[in-house]
Amino acid sequence: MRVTLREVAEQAGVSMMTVSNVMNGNRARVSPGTIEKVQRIADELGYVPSASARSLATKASRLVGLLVPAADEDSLMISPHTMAIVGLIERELRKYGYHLLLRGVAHPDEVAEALRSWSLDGAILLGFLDEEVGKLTKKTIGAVHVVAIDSYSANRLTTGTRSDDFAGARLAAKHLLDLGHRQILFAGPAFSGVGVVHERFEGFSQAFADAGVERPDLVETVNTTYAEGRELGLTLAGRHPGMTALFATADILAVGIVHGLTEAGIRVPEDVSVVGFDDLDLCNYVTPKLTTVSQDIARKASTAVSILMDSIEKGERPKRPVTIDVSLVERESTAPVRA
Amino acid sequence: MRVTLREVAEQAGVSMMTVSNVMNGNRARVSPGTIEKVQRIADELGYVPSASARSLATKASRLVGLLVPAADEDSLMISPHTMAIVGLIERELRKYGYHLLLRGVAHPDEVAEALRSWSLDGAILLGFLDEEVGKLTKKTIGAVHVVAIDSYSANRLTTGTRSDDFAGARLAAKHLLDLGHRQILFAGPAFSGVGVVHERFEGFSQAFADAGVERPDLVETVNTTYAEGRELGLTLAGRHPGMTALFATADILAVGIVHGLTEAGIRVPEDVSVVGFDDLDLCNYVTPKLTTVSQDIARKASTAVSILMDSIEKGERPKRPVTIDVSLVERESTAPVRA
DNA sequence: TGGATTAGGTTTAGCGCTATACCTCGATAG
DNA sequence: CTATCGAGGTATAGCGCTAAACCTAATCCA
Repeated sequence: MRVTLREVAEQAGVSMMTVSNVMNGNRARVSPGTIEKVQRIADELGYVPSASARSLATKASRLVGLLVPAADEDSLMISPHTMAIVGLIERELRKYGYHLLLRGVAHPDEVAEALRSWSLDGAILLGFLDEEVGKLTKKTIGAVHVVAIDSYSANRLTTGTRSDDFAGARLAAKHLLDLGHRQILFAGPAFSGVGVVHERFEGFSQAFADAGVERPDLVETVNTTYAEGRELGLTLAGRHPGMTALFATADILAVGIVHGLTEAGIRVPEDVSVVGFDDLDLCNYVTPKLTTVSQDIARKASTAVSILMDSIEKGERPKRPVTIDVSLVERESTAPVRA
Repeated sequence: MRVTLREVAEQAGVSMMTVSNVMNGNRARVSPGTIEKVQRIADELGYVPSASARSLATKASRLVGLLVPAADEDSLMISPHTMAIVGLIERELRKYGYHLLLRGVAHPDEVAEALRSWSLDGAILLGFLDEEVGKLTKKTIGAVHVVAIDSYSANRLTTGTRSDDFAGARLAAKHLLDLGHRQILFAGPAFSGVGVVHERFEGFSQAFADAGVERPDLVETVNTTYAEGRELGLTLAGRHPGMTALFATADILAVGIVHGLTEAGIRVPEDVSVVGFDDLDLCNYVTPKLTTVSQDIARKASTAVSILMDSIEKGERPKRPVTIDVSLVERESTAPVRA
């Protein structure tokens, strides 16, 4: 069936080790003539080394696990933002010659066996909630080298990358304050003392402090979906009559809110300005085009992979997450407050 | 380091084979008492079987490769439609206890070695162009069991799933014809005598035949991107003065065209009706909401996986692609032709 | 009562590769 | 002229698991 090292060795009239050395570029120990001969025979025979055999012998697999939250078994799919990062990570890993094992995680506990069995060289955790990161430690995954993207741990010692959520939200709020808004709402999912949303809330608040303005107590708790955003938008005016602007912690949520507002007869940005977070392609496709905080996801992904590679190949790793800069992209959903 | 079968066997005072049998649920050959004891010791020791060793011994890896086109090395990411399917496939494979090796393919040739080496149990080709499917055959991938999603081969003998592109386009055109439109444009990428776009064009034409109407020769060749769509939309009125409706082969393209038209002062749907294809979430987020042909991607993915599983585990496989039904979703971008 | 079966194991022989130690021979140095 | 060394290999011994053949005592049926 499969062409093995042994066959190549026999055909070439050398030992298996010599073929192995040639295949692995361990050329110091083989004469040029032999290299050429072995190479030729291997090509003729269509020899391809067996990854299982190799990783059994070397204990290295050149395989990296990418874990993404899979919510429920019924959750149809993963968010566009997450998926985009998956694609970027695959591309980066490929450059380094590693392969990607993609795994959705519904329940952190069930992952252990599956992943340990593959003796992964490393793993990337993508977008897990704070409490889940702990469960998915080296112990569970079996890989020593783990980086987390978009995850926070209570002590902030998780290695990985994340966007500068604090700065982003601060930028968003500053933008709205600069436009003269004061009654600015914060809309996002429930949060505790640590995590992405908490950071964004802190950044949001900081902008008020920076401007020497007292932050009004306008907060709405809402899940990060279009549907819930729209629901909220529909009733928002009634609940916060004085509000003239809002910051939503995700674009998809912001778009939902904008649509809800519009349906309720409230114009964006004339009556209410809206800023989102993420800078999905979507922002350019909706009306009005969404002003948002742009995350450099390509950099987030490539930095995470390069940290992982340094960790695997050189044993070097930063002790804290690397923060990726964000920027504000002004589009059409924000305008100066009405006089 | 790693706990091995041998250690479990020694601790339990049985042979390795007995432990192996217990671990693999091969319980017929082991007494209940022994099963219990081995199980307990294995748990205590935290034993996890090595996938490499197992696949080396059995020649089965419980690993399925998922190949997606990676365009250029610079292409930032994969289309949302493709990515959504990736997520769905992962979920399906997980149900069957298989793992997913995700691999972007920039150049079909370079894939061979990487994939053969993993001795994949099967492979799924996602959204490749017709000519690429041939290059990525069993020979290249090394897996006997291959299914293709959204791919056409010249002879239509590729196993896999695809949406009913012909019927979808026919539905779209019929919808426009029913609304009284006659000057209907077909906008899509260049196509040859076989492939998704060709099917859609044929379905589009069929609707005219069904209605006994001669199809006007209105065709625009344009790549499937928002930007190119917008460009086209900007100049469309000048180029086809009589046109009152158009069918675009992808939502993202349709949205671009709508925006171009709008910018050029042409109203959708009052002046021009637009129908897309795919039914991305996006359709609900744009203004006007896009009427489109809905593909059941969840079914497309799950059917593909179940075909693959039947092929791997039972050796049964359909000889032709399975066609997934589509439906028309009427939203706001289509209206009766103006009197 | 004895040959055949069966339950419940064990032993053996690899799967395909690589790390490590070892060998051999010609060149080199003292 | 021998001791040493490096170039260019080879031989051995696993990595952790499983398929297949084999073993043994108890059971079974005619």
